[in-house]
Amino acid sequence: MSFNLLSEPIRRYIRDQGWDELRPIQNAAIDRIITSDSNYILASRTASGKTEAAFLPILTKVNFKEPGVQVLYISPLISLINDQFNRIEELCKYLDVSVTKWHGEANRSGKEKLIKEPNGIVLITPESIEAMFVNKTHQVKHLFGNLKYVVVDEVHAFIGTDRGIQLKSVLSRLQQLNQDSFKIVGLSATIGDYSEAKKFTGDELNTKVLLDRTAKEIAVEFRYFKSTGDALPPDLLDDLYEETKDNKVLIFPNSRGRTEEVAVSLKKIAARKKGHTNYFSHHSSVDREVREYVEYFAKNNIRQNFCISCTSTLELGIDIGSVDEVVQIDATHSIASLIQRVGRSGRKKGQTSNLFLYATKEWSLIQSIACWLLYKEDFIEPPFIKEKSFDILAHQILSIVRGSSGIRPSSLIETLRKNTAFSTIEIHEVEAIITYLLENDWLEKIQQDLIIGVSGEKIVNHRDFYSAFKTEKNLKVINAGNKIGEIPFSPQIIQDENILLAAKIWKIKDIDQAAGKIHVIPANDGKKPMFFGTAGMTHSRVREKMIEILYEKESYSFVDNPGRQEINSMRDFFSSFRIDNIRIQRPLLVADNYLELFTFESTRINRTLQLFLNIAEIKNDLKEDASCFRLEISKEELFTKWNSLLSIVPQIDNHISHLLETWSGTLDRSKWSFLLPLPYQVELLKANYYDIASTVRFLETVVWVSNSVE
DNA sequence: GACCTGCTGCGGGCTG
Repeated sequence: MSFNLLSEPIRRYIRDQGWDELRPIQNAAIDRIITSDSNYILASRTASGKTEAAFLPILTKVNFKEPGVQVLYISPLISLINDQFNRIEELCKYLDVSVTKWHGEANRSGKEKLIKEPNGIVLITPESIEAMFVNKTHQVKHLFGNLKYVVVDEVHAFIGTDRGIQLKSVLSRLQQLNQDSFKIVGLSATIGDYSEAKKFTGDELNTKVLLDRTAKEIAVEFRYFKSTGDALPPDLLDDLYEETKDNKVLIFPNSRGRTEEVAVSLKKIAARKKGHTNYFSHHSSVDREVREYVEYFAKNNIRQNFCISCTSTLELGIDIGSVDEVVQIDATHSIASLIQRVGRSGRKKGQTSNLFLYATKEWSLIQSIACWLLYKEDFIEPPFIKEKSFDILAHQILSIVRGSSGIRPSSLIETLRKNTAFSTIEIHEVEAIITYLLENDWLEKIQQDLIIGVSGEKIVNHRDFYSAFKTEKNLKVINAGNKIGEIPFSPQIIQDENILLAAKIWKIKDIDQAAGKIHVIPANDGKKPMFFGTAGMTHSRVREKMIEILYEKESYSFVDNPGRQEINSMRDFFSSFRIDNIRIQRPLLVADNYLELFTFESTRINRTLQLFLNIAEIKNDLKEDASCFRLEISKEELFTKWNSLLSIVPQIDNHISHLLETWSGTLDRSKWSFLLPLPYQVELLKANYYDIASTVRFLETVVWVSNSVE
């Protein structure tokens, strides 16, 4: 019995909580963590008690009498740290172990006290660890040189991201400070592939996955309201209102602008029909305090119903209490994201989750169904892995050099060689990057030692140095001295124009560009705000499922009549292409003066194909939602040129270099890639932005089937 | 035609 393995104070805690039993993941974790010295990844759905699954055994096992911080908890969000602090502190009261929050918004006195006497548990963000390595280099060892366990929350949010590589590197640097290596316990949602999660600990062979697959019953309903313009159809909003008015609901409309449109529209309908008034919007551009109020309301108002229109801000583990219903408007870009969102409803034991899916465009309807069917087949797209993160390596070089008071090149290279985040990068590549950093004065050599160069000082001494991701510059929106949120500067931002923000309508009264502020007053009618973002990435398997749907006869009982009619008419259209092998055949629409190529391939393949077409000077227009290229050439011309596209491949580096040197503004470059020599920037783009190998395979195997009578 | 995330150290002013 795992309960009996726990120390007496922990058992008392469990009894006081009134839990009649431990969850499966908790039982498994308690047994394994207490009786072995492996690293673990605990994977199960939201609200299945993962935090306790890690902390109950760790608190039993670790001797907190030793000097130094014993347990480090790392989270991607400050709000999650604040949430977890209360739970962990409550638990630690039974043990006389102190818990310290350490993040950018945590108070200074707590940090100072910890430096004086490092002990207990610290809750921290990856960026704060980075900042500590840079600014408190000599205290890091004193604080974190005797760690026993590191708990990483929401591991799935780090995997496959630059931020994740940075965390991996920082964990490896911490490991190098510890005489006896600490163990890592990662907490994760259920994901498509655990091998990368295991690599996260830096010791894949000694990392085990404890997986709780118990899924919730999900009641799903698809509704189709075809939208003709930019705004959501009024009958969709009426339907959505009726469906949500007597429940606690989260609505995910996919973009910040649309989030505001939904919140304000529903609020207006509610006012007309005398319904409740608890309509909110929650996304990154809504002021933090306003968002905290919304979270507080959702968590603490047991009686009142509410409706929060939100983006992925409410996808991660922040506790917002019980939700009855989740609404998704148009397709999610990934199945992983769909699962996270659905998981927010029916959190209480025994409750089913309710999902409503509204589609407004035909391709979005097909993609939504594809995601749902793949979810039912237990498919979750594997994370996209970056093989060699040269950019994060360059950043970490600056961080390590900054944290030293001069370091020998050989010793720097040795440190990096031991860093598990960069194990795929060769020594000569590390040397080439160091040389480039020296050439640009980001590093400097004084006698034998490397130090930060004159240009490097500007980068390293800036607040923005600690993170791996870029952020946009925004204007603060202020009403009567209160900050409501932030929006980017756009043509829409002019005096007397009305905008939506934080589920309210505002009139712009004054724009102070220099101070970066807009003053607003309440108004009655307005437009949704404009935000800028980069397009999402759809996985090949989703596109494959979409073509499957179009070439089969299945009628989906979970889709309403208008939706089924739309599917039928799309199937009619695609039946004019005689396709009998959807693995390799693709529809080619031949019209009088243009062609349409339906690739049904991933975003990265389409992007690469577009690059090839551009290089071959074939004018093209890509409609990514339909995965369709429109070309203004004849079929004969296309077939003549098609094979020559492959001959571009050997020259691709030159073409991409050229792009980087000329209209590089349009390419999605990472924050720190500017620290790299050009060929390394090309490598990064080839590996992360494009997908050359899969595109070559596609070019070689695709058989175009046209609709023309021949 | 997406979405999200974090941050030092110092000095000045204010509050209790």
